[in-house]
Amino acid sequence: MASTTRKRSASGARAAEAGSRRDEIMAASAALFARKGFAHATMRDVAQATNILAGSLYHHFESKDALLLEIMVRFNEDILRDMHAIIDGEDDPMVRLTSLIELGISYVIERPDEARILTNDAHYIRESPTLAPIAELAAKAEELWIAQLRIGVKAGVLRSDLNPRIAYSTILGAIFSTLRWYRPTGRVSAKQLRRHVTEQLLRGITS
Amino acid sequence: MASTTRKRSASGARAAEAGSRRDEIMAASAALFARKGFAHATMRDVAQATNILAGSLYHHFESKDALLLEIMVRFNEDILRDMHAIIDGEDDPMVRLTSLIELGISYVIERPDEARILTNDAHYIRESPTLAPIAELAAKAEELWIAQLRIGVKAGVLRSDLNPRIAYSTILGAIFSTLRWYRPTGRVSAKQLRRHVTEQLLRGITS
DNA sequence: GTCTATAGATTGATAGAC
DNA sequence: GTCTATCAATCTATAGAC
Repeated sequence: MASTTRKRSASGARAAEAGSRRDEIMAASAALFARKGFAHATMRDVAQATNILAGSLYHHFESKDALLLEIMVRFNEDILRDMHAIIDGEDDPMVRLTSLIELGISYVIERPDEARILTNDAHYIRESPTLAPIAELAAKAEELWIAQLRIGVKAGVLRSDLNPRIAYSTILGAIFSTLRWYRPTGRVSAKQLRRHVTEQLLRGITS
Repeated sequence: MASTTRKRSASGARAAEAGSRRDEIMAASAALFARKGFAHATMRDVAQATNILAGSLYHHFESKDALLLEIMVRFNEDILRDMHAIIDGEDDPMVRLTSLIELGISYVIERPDEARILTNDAHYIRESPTLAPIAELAAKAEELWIAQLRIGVKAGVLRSDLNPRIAYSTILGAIFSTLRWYRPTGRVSAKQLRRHVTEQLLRGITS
């Protein structure tokens, strides 16, 4: 499941207090970046949502890009940490893959803003040198995924003709696609969605 | 396969000549919108790529939005036409679904610029009243898809517990996901990609 | 830590000459 | 049909008062 653990500066309580306003700004801007797209959401929008004025934002974040960077690094680090926990705590290749799929769906359901930014503004993130750390973390997650798919093929639980690269792409595409329509308040429950998508994806790759 | 048929104005040869410059502008801007994102691609970029000056663009298109609108309406109309051809020309539900999946992959391979715009700027397109016709055409395609999935379930060729809405979303998500990495000049051929993705998606939904 | 005020740059779009 | 010139709006980011 998506963890809500927060990074805390090492400098103690004082930094934790200062971090509270930062968290507020990050949450508000994540929601705005997700809804309007990064380019169309302005710093004035972010300021209004945080009940301060635009200029004051620059006391907390160096730039609009820096704000995006911190939001997305945190998101990707959380995912990577949870992925490692799954891989380290489980030996069976099939159980691992199932858990990885369910983890992805959980993140999309529980942290839809950040997931939406990642897909909608992937091209901007990829081409900005400032935002390179985000792409690097995403690349690490991709490596982990592909390694697990290779293991599954070798172990014989996945189809022998499976191309791990293609399979990874379609699996992630399928998981993130739910962002376009899924609403937690709608007819389909989170549990139903997770079960259905997991089942469909597993059937597609198993031998 | 993705058709390359062009719409021609009813007013004959003169309009066809006039359309040539328009096509040039549309092709150049589609490439730019896809690469930089609609918001970050400027009319000056488009002008430079067409070898004219920015002001001259407005003799051919009323606004930047109007340019995007015409590109994406043409794209979605082409898809809808090909979808109808498949459904009208084939009775077997399984063959229909297979052809629809292959059609989607072909469009993504052959017209990646427009496909990229559709996914990357979906949120902007959806929220702009001017661009509503694009969303309407996409909604029609979705209806066609879901209807075919329902038919497949009723005919018994698809799993009885399949949720057509969820299945549609994951299938389209998987198809469009290849946009992020697939290059026609790379190791994976278009034919291989189409075969692999089709196989994986069909296994996921069949009974 | 927030506000006021504004610099500096960029953008979509227009008007009129050619 | 294209160019020149430019307007008006909007945005990120900064400087200094409080």
